[in-house]
Amino acid sequence: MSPASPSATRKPSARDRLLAAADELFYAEGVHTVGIDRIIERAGVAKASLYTSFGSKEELVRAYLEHRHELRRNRLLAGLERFDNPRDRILGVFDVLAEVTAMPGFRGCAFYNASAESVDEGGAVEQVSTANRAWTRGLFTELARDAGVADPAALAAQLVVLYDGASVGARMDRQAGAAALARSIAERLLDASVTA
Amino acid sequence: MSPASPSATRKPSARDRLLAAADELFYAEGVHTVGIDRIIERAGVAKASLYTSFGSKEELVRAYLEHRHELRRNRLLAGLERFDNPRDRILGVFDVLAEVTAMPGFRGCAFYNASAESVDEGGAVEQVSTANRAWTRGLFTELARDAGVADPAALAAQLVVLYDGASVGARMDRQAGAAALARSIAERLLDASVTA
DNA sequence: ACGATACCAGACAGGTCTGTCTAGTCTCGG
DNA sequence: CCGAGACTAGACAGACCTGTCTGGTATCGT
Repeated sequence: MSPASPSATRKPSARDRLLAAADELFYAEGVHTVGIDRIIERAGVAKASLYTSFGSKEELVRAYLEHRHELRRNRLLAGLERFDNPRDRILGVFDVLAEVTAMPGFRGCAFYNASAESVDEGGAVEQVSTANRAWTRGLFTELARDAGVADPAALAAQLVVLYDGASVGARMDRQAGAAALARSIAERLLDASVTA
Repeated sequence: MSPASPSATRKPSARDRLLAAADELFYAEGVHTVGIDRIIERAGVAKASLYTSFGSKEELVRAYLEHRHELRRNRLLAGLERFDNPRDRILGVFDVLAEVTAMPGFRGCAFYNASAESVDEGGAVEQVSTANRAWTRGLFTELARDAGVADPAALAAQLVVLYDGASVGARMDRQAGAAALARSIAERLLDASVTA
């Protein structure tokens, strides 16, 4: 009844294989560079299946980014469960970022990368990217409120700057230290916010 | 003898018009999206002139990024002349960034954008981007040293995180406040560095 | 005046892109 | 056993891509 999760040990559906292939190739080489043919070849899927499943390349890109967003959300929330107080959870966001940026295939923020290639404003890429960024800002705001900060939204905006900077730095300088650096700055901001 | 600067009031050379057109189109729409035909059409130049001047599209992209780097360097150094002490010059970098990100056509960091589209490691894009980032880090290091900071390189690394974060935020959130935010954080880091 | 140089206009080759379409295969519920 | 739905394989159209090449024009230094 529920085709979303076959719960069987069989081969994944064409749609799932397509999404997995798109995830690897789009992230590693860019949305524009990777053509349909490469994706269906890696997925072992017919071209018609792609177009019946997603309708167009842009919709496949949207699905790819939504999948990335969900993965990121899950990884972040799971990583934050280790900590038992709000302050450590805020800093934990940067710990998770440090782990992610240190992974072998790391190539920066999927949303920013896709956005840099995207032409039209208001398209699928911008929509999902905006939602992703809003979620991050919301997470920081919530954590800041839990920590008893006077102005949670203001601190969240600062933390987003640090988060973005660490992500870019790790990508461009090919060196994962940026996240730890951002974490230490965040620590300082946190101390200033709670004492003030 | 010197074809680089005709110093005449005549029409700019084909090379210069090409570079100007590439600068506008590449930055506004992305390196991959914009084809050769669009560029030569806007420049009012024959295709052969492009290939005798630059040799390939990749070399045109390199020239575009080098041009951007020089522009950025000049704008930054000129903007910093307003200030007469090292501390204000450091913060002045963020003032200039605020001006740039508030400009109508701002679409993020040209080097990061090109890098997100670039496939091959070690190509022209990566070379110029690395040089550009090294220059920025060097500028911050030098300014921090002038300000009498104990560990100029460490402060510079932190400032780069803030700079990157502000640039990304201004691009993705379509709102220029990120630079001012980064500036205020930089101010706090500076105070901590000089008093320590 | 003349040759070199810079330049323009555009055809062309060979490849790749997205998206459509035909035709056949496999699997499974009833 | 049969019919529906999911799937595969691949040809095809039409557009666009980079890069080459031919041929003609204008401007310059000498």
